[in-house]
Amino acid sequence: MKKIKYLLNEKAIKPTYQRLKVLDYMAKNIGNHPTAEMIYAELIKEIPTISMTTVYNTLSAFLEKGLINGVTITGTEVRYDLNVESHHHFLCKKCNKIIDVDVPCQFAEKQGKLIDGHRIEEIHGYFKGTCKNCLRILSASSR
Amino acid sequence: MKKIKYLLNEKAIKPTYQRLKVLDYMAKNIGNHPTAEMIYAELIKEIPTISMTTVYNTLSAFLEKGLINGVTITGTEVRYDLNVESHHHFLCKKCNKIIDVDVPCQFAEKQGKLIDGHRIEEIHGYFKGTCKNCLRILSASSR
DNA sequence: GTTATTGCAAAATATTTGCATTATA
DNA sequence: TATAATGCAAATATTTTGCAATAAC
Repeated sequence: MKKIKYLLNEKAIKPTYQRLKVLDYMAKNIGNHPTAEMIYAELIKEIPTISMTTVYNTLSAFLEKGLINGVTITGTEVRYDLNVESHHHFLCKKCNKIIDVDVPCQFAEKQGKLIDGHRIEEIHGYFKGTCKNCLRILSASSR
Repeated sequence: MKKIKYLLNEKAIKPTYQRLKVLDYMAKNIGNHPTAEMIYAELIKEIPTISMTTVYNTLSAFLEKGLINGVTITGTEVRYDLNVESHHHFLCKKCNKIIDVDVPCQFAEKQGKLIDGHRIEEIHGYFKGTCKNCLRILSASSR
């Protein structure tokens, strides 16, 4: 929890109880890419008064300061990611999990530069398909 | 309009009046990446009885048959694209336009293969930033 | 004590569903 | 005529907003 507080101070975000808890959840579930709803559902167990508004306010503040990233793959919801280093994602169409994939980013050097005259500020790449685990379940049930 | 009908027949999609009009709109606005709402707003001028339901039904049918692609970048809406050849996109954070960018697709050869054990079915890449046109406006207003 | 944050209620936005009506082959 | 598509109304899902109560420094 010390480190959590430090992360907030570092980004000049006032460390309220709710913010600490949201960030703590993100840190403990790194690689999970939760939705606002998923964060809320978990935190309400510990903080019965927390609201969706606060979760959204908090995530917006974190996004603004670059503490987290918003991952938009599904088209109907934003998933959040504490890992802000540029990396690619995989969305499983079966189980809806988002998984980090370890492939090199081709366009990393374009950051801040122009492509076709447009100034590049963010570079995103993602795959969709069937994840390792769902493939295993599929092959087991077909046997 | 002949070509539009042919495209639907080819994909075994019954060519109703509404579907023809939606596809015609997509063809005439290629590169525009409209939302369902944008398509509806345009078509209602010509077809006063058309409904959002039909627009969504139609787009779903097109998506299913691989006639169009859904582009998910903004996180709160799906944009539609008649160009189904694998290509990358640029979203302007100022004007919200989506623009095709002409860069090579890095992972094209991974289509249908495995990465980290996950089966790759779709490969997506996109950039966010400020588009050529908005950059021009910005530099003009700062003078 | 002042200012920013929280959280409720309601609104806004995007999409989906149930179902009766209508159009298509 | 049988089947599939349309379109209205209502529901659902996600996110945002206004504002009074509360907490942080």
